Amino acid sequence: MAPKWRELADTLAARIRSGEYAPGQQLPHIRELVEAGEGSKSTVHAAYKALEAEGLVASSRGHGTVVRQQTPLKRLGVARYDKAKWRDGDQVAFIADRVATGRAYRRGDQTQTVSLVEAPPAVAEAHGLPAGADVYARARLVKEGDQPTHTLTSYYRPEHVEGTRIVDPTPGPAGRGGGFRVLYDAGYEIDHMKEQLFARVPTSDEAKLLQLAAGEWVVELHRTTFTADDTVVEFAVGVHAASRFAWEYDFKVPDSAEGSAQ
Amino acid sequence: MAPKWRELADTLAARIRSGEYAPGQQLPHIRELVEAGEGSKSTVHAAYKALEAEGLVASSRGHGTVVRQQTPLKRLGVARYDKAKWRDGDQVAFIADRVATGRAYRRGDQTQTVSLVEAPPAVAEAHGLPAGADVYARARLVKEGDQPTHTLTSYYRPEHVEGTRIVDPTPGPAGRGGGFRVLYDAGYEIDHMKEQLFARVPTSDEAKLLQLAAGEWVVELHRTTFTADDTVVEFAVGVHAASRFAWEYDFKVPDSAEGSAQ
DNA sequence: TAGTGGTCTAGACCACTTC
DNA sequence: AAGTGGTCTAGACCACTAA
Repeated sequence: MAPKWRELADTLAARIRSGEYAPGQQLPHIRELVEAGEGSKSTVHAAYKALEAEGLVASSRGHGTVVRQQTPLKRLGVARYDKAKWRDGDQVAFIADRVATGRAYRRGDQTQTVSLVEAPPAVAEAHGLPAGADVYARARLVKEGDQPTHTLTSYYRPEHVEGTRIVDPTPGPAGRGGGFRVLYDAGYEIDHMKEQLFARVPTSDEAKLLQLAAGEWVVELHRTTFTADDTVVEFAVGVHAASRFAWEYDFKVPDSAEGSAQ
Repeated sequence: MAPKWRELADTLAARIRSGEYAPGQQLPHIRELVEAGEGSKSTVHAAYKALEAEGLVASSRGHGTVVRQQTPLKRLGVARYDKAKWRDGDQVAFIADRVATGRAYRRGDQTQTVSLVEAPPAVAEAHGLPAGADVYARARLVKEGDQPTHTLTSYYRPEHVEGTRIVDPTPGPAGRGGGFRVLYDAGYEIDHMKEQLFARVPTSDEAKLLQLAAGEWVVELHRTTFTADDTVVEFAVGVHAASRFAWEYDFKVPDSAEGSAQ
């Protein structure tokens, strides 16, 4: 026998999934369900909290509890890094991605700060630097309108970027073509990448910054960018609201018995 | 001012992270903290529930609340599909991966059931079949010892696998070399793959099956496997406990202005 | 000011484990 | 039987929003 709050949450969840409660619609107020005999206020509240943790509803004081719209997953494929976009055109990779997915870009959708910091361990390792070496950190918070979608912090070796637009702390993408274009102009053409992904519980700062739903996880992405001679020119850490993104990769099945392959 | 239960949870979390409460160690009993003036039973319980949702502790009736061991992330790279492993040797891809990561494989670490089912929409789409067409589904639950790690369900077109060991409903890997070897022997050598990943809230069935911590998310992996002539020979869906895995991909930066690239 | 969700208490009782 | 975490209640009070 499931607890009472679990049963109540399940029946409400079923009604939401069936469309009986549509996205944006108000759920019954807690006190209404109490009077309807669904349990005490704490019990009904526990059910609502569970629904919130499951991402189905959003509650706020004074307003009430409404069914959340399920924003479609944003699909991220490697095509978002296409050289043609940032080398030949004047788009920034992530803006090109917006265009492809039919979303508008507005000024202010990206904020950034640039600073010289001591490399955290993962950064030092990726760049092959000793612990504590100085690197430039370019931290962005990317939004779509009012909704923050992810943070992205790029780390560069000073000798690669000093004197370039990357180090210019103006908000917005790093000028025409973005960071990859700046590296290209400086003689570092990016060639291949490694991406690592894992999910984790957000810190409370991240939960606020990304406006995460209660209980929502984040996906952390580590991107290492190499030139053709295997020099690491950028190591970036992204933190994404887990419910808003999907990643896609294509690759050949490796065959270590053959000559090389990638 | 954060709520009392949040403050209590934060101080306990800090003590756990600092090592003051070591993995495996018991946290103070709820009633002890009540007597110590940390609040009522409900308040302390709310704090413990938050710690559980954050993956730091595990509670069970009769036992108490203990600090969870943080099992290291299992890293999944494309090398786990190396042809040399399943074609030339007699290993199964995932067992080879265990060896590489120093974990033992025991019989019973994988159970499977095979059945002919109507293709769910995503499966039909991946295989290019009409909705509702029949496909073979091979569902596995993979464990490491007592701990389930993920489910993996492969879908095959009947004409590719009928009469092979894949359709033989014996528990354990599909004979010597596993599913890819069987396809290889049947004349379908796998060549390239597409993997899609996204995170979501588990169903209650999945939470039980994978023994997920309260509030833990899952990562769903969709793998489409192609032969060299782009025939889809396998579409697989994996459901992984989000806290236990990391994925890694290497790729060339695409250049649509060039001849081809992958 | 009225109405919403959120917190907190004190205590009863339940479910499960261990002795 | 004793001790653990989990559920539930009734009610007081707080924090926030809107009119």
